[in-house]
Formats: sequence, C-alpha cells, structure tokens
Amino acid sequence: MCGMTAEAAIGRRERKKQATRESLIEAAFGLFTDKGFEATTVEEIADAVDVSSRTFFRYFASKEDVVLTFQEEQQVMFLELFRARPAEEPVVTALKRAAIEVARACEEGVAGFDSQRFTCLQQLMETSPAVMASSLQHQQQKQQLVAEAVAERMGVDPATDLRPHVVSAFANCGIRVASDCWQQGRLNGFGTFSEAIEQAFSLLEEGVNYPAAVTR
Amino acid sequence: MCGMTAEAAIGRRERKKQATRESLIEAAFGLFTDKGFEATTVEEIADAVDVSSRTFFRYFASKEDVVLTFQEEQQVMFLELFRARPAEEPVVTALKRAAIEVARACEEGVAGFDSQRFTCLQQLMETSPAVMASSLQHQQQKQQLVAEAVAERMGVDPATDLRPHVVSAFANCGIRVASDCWQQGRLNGFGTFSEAIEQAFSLLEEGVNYPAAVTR
DNA sequence: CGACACATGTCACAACATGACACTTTAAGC
DNA sequence: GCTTAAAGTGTCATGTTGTGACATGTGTCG
Repeated sequence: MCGMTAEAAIGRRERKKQATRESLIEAAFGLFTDKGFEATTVEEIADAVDVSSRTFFRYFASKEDVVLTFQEEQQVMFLELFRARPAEEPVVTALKRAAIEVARACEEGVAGFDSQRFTCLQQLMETSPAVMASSLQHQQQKQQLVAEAVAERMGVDPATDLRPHVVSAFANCGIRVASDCWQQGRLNGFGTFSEAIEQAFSLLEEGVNYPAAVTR
Repeated sequence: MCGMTAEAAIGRRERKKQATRESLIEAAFGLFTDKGFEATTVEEIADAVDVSSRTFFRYFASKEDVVLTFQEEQQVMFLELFRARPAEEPVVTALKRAAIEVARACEEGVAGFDSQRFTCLQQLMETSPAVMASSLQHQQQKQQLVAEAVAERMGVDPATDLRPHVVSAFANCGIRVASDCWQQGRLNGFGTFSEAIEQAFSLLEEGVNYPAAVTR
C-alpha cells in the first residue's frame, strides 16, 4: 500500500479505456441535456470525444445503454445495502430502508453519485420513451437478484416460492412510483425523492387493500 | 337492424383497412413464432401480406407495436372488468378478480382473444428484450388509467394522493410476476396462468411485510 | 527489442423508421 | 352519374442504429 491508488495500480491501457468510457458518458449526458435524447446521434457523442462511432458501440451496446450506467450503479448499491440490513427487520422494511439510503445518496451526490446526472436521468425517462423502456427492462432484469436476496432473508426457495418474487417486484414498483410522482410534483407537500420513497414503501408495509370508503 | 353486422355497416375502405391490419398481425405472429422476433424483418411481414414496407409503418409505429396490439386489448378488458366490480369489494380484491377474469379469457380464447397468440406473446417477451421493453413501457403507460379508476373507487384525488398510484402499480407487478413465474414453470404444482395471478394477488391482499423467519 | 494481445479506425452493410411525392381507389356532393 | 376531395398505397430517398470484417496502431510482457 505504498500510496498507490487503485487507478495507478492498473496499466495505462486500462486507464485510457476508463477515461474514454467516462468521457463518452460525460459527453452523452451533456448532449442529452442540451438537445434531448433522440435528437442527439451516436456520431455526435463519439465526435465530441474524438473517437469513431464504431468505438462507441464497443463501450455501449446501444445509445440507451449509456444512461443506464447510472441506474446500474444505483441497483448495485441498493442490493448491497439491503443485504446489510439487520436480520430482524421485516423484509419490506429492510427494502424500504435500503431504498431510502440510495435515494439520499442520489440527492446528496455521494462518492461518484452525481446528483446532477440523477436529475438528468429522471428527466430523460420522462421525455424519451426509448429511455423509459430500457430503464424498465433493466430494472426488471435486475429484479431477479433482489428476489434471490429476499428469498435468502426469508429462508425460502425462490425456485418454488412466489413470495420473494412478488416482494421484490413490489419494491421495484415502489421506487418507480415514487420516482414518477416525485417528478410530477405530486405528493402534496413532500419534496424530496427519499421522502417519496418512504411514503410509497410505508403504504406497502401497512397493506394496500383499501375498502371502498377511504377516510384516513 | 336488417341483419347487418357492424362490419357491413361501415364502408368498403374501412373494411379493407381492417383486413390488411389483421393480415399484418396474423403474418407477423406467424413469422415471429417461426423465426423469432429479431430474425424476421418488417419487409418479410409486409411481403407476406403483399404490401410495401412503408405501408406496414402506416399501420404500426414500430415492429414491436404489432405484438402490443394484443396486450392493448387485454388492458382495455381489464379496466372494464375492474370498473364493473361491486363497490363493496376492497380495491386489491377487485383488481384481483378482474385480473383473473382476463387471464381466464386468454386461456380459454374467448371472443377475439386467441389463446395461441397469448402464448406466443408470452414467449416473445421471454426471448426478445425489445418486446419485453416495449411491453413494460406500454403497461407502465396504461397504468395511469388504472390509477385513476382506483382513485375513483377509493374516493380520493389521484393528483395529490399517492395511494392509488401505488396500488395500480402493484397490480401491474402482480400480473407481471405471475406471468413470469408461470412461464418459467415456477409455482410448485399450480399450472394455469389465472391460478398464478390468483396467488400473486392473494399475497398482496394479505400483506407482504414478512418477518425474517417465514414458517407458513 | 520483439512477439503478442488489445483497442481503435475504416469500410461495408442490413434493418428500422420517416418524409416527400405520385398514383389509385373510395366517399361524398351536386 | 359525374366531379371532386379525401384517404390509402407505392416508390424513392434519406438518416440513424447497430454489427461484422479486416487493417493498423498502441500497450504489455518476456
């Protein structure tokens, strides 16, 4: 540990790769913010970083893929936090706490979590159907991992028990709904994203099978 | 009502349009089933019906759009059935019953609901990410309508209350999870799609905030 | 230094999607 | 019935996404 950072430990080639990758993301987010998602072409992004379009597709499978980078990081963090929750906590409560922590990180912009990009991603999803679609799909795909973690915590077999899948799907939904409603300025009074998440998951904790006449 | 069907009441032009549209769907599903979604080109579909590719895009906004036709119908039926549920039923219960009815219709192939196409759609979603993505997006989009119906039933304002949105999102999830797990042959013993739906929604009715040790 | 692996550029190409314009069929008015 | 407007379709051109093949440089390691 002679003061070498992890960055310096790896070779120049790897460093360059990371650099162009990061540059591409940076350029992409910039252009998307300025001109919108569909209006900016892959060629423009590549040109901005001075690489060929072909190279862009060696880093990202599609134009959508660039913006999902961020979501991927969120997902990883979420899963880690969830696994770290104390075992005594009921499942949904643990999921809620984990989700809130991620939301906070996004808001405050902790360690690599750029809050500006977070906002940008939210807006892109609203304005661009393509981004929305791939975001949903990505989340859906990652949901499988959450289901496994949930099953482990519950001590049941995810291959035969429906419950962990249902729970993880609902967690997904909670986050999505909170995000949507927060974006649209719903939630009378509540401002932050994490508060929206809190609210959505609390409903799930309490149960949602409301009778026809709702008074509370 | 001199024996004229609704079909004959409209003009020849409209009839032809419906015919080509239906033919396109038919041809598309056939080719998708045979060769898979990505492997069949729009041109092939168009050729099969003897129209130009350009015409295809006058009927459907995209290749994905063809397969979503069916999902759209399901959605419409679901909303109708939900609205028709007795007011005394708790919300989630009503959603469950409606979902089960739709599932039954798909299985049995009632009135325009071809059970073969239903199966095909399910498989396409599993095998083709593009289909999955657009399906998710379509469902997400239609969820707004369900939220409004839920809000109406609950007697609350969807613009300021988070609950109807959460509930409709969860309903969506329930259907999705049931579909996925049913496809993958999970659900020890339970065979039909409607039974899977039943199971998923029942969990939601009962509440899902399970403690760490699950015994039941 | 020299051999090798890897990243990138260039070229070619297929498929999706859309705009513009011309042509035919259908519907509607007199 | 004839005319005229509207709607559907075909053809052509074009832009963008995404991928395969091959050549060329640049980094890595012995």
